[in-house]
Amino acid sequence: MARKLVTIRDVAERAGVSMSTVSHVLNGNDHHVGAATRALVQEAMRALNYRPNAIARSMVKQKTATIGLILTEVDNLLFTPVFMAVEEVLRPAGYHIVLVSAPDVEGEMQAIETLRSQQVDGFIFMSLSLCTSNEHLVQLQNDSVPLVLINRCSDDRTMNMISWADRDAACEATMHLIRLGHTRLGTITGPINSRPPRKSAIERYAGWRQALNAEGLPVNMDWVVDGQYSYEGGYRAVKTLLAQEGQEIPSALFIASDVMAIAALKALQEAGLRVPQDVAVVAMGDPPMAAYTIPALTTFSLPTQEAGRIAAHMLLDWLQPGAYLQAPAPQQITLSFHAIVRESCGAIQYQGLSSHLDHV
Amino acid sequence: MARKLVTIRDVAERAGVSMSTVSHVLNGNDHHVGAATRALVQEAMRALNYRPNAIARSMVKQKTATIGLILTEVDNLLFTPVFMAVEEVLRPAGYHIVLVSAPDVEGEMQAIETLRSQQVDGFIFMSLSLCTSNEHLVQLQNDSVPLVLINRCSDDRTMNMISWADRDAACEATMHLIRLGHTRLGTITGPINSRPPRKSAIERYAGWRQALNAEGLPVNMDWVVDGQYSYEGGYRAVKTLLAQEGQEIPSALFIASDVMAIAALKALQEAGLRVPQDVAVVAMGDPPMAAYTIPALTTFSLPTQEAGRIAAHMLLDWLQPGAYLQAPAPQQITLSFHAIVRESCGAIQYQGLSSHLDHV
DNA sequence: TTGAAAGCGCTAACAC
DNA sequence: GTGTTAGCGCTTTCAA
Repeated sequence: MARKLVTIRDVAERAGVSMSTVSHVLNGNDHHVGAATRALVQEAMRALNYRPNAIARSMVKQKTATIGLILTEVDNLLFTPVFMAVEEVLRPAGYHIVLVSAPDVEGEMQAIETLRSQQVDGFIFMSLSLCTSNEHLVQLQNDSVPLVLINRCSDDRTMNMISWADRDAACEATMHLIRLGHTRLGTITGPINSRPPRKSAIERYAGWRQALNAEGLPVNMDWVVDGQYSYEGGYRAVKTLLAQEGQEIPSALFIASDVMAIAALKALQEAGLRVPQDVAVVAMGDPPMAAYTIPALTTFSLPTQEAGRIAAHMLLDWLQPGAYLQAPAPQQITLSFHAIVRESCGAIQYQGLSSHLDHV
Repeated sequence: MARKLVTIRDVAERAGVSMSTVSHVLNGNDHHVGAATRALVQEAMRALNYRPNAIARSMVKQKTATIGLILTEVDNLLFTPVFMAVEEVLRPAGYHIVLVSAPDVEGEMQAIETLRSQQVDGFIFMSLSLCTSNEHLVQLQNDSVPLVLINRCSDDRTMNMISWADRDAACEATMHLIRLGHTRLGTITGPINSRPPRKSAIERYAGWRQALNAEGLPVNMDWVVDGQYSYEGGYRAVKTLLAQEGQEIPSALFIASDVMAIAALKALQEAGLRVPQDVAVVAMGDPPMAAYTIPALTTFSLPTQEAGRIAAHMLLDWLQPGAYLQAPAPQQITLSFHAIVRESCGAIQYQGLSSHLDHV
């Protein structure tokens, strides 16, 4: 930073008052200082171009007005809306956000360590669905460090946790297909067999099965293909599906992510299959581009901004003066989904979805 | 943060040594401390679960190992790769990144002010093409605060600046169309008339014109439509283009951003126009999904990760011990483009693009 | 209403 | 090699 810092002492000297007086006007302890002196001090601050040193203040106040946001992948369409929502809540409250990406537990532990060193006031962990050990988080919690988890695998009811209703959404998405008359259902899943496992991938797959079971429809494992949550994977998954010999192909596909769905649309088109006439497609997640794919994606979206907003508010509550020793009771919140009906499943022909149906 | 901090003094007491000895082992000044004492100290640190307080250290060292990344929109496909590249360079060097979004000059000034208060060691400003006053940045520079600008409007050769070759790329993209035999050329621009103006939008438009001029092709202003760099805008722009009465439509479109191009593809398809047979499309920017649009986008991409990487390295150079008083000579770097030829312009029928042609 | 002084946790001369 | 001490810039009792 700049070489020679202007300090509170310089201001005090220039104004002919003591450091503590300057400190008082700085912190708006107006009742502690006369109007005349205050004007004097403010004048001096201006003249010297004084800028308070937040680090020094943090040192004595024992807080930094900074929170750490740790996530597995910046490179995920869910990240942006969550971050924006978090910032929108935290910044007006005077907090800064240190953003760290940590793809695995080791990285997370390291991030925790350095950020605690930096004395951040709290953490938000957003594992974009990676399902790993939480011991290091429990440790944090035990040290009574304010933290909230978004989309994390854990049944630990002692932590603040925000989840999405992945299974319900997937089930409902599949039901949407079934209500449309489809009986030959396939799915392109996220990485359901990876290590560490992906919570959302597993849940969405489970939701798909649940719908089939509920309707007494058979599960054809040849029609379950892992698309790895990636463009490339989604594309390949369709190719795989279509390459199976002597097989009927599914008439409808539940695709566990928007990204895979976009790529699947491409592969389907290349194979000369029309969507939705030959194959209907329903996806999950609703990035801005989903309205502009060909055909536009019908998708079940998860409220990302809301997750960010709630996480930030939970943290703020915890950070509230007075909440230091007595943390607010931990909450587990599961956010519901929205059905966004567009083109990729064909015209909607039934009633009953209204409760979750957005006006698009 | 946690209530009762374990300090260097506690460690010293427990180990039966002085604070400075602890400090020495902490900072790896190995030659200053005997092996036996070191072991003792380390043992004590472990036993007490000591964690050094980076804030206290910052205070005396006058640096925080934190840099501020300020950007106009998180919500832009260019952001992610830039951020990842910056982090990849900065984190191994021990730096943290405070991320702040500031859509306008006012927000930027505020961000600067609070981050300077927080004593960040340097700044990266990434205006995703917003072209505004730079006085507040000049001020920073004058206070000899390390900073580097990415994609900023300025001819000020006293600052570190990384730009993309927007005009060249646009010109070359248009030339691509012309070489393919097109003579009826239209363009969907970014917000070229907005206030504050968008540098990249203006440059890309200029590049398009430049190509037409060079080839002696007429500029038809009915075929220049502002798409605002948004999905919705790109979609509308095509509708506008096609709604013009008694007009031929362009046989090829240079679309100034990937986002607009994706939406344009949709609008074109809805109008029953085939791409590339009826209308060829070339875009700029290459997000992952560009390979999966229908048809896949031929696009001229700007090296985003490289920009981030270079920016981070420039900052690091400046932050190098010894560079404090004598800042390294400011550099202006313009990064070139890559042609990514896919489907939206039809088959490539000429030679000569090889210098910029990526192997896709 | 204002000031003096004790620290917040750590580093860096400088003694020993 | 190890210890003493004086700050880094600020807040905050406690006196005046």
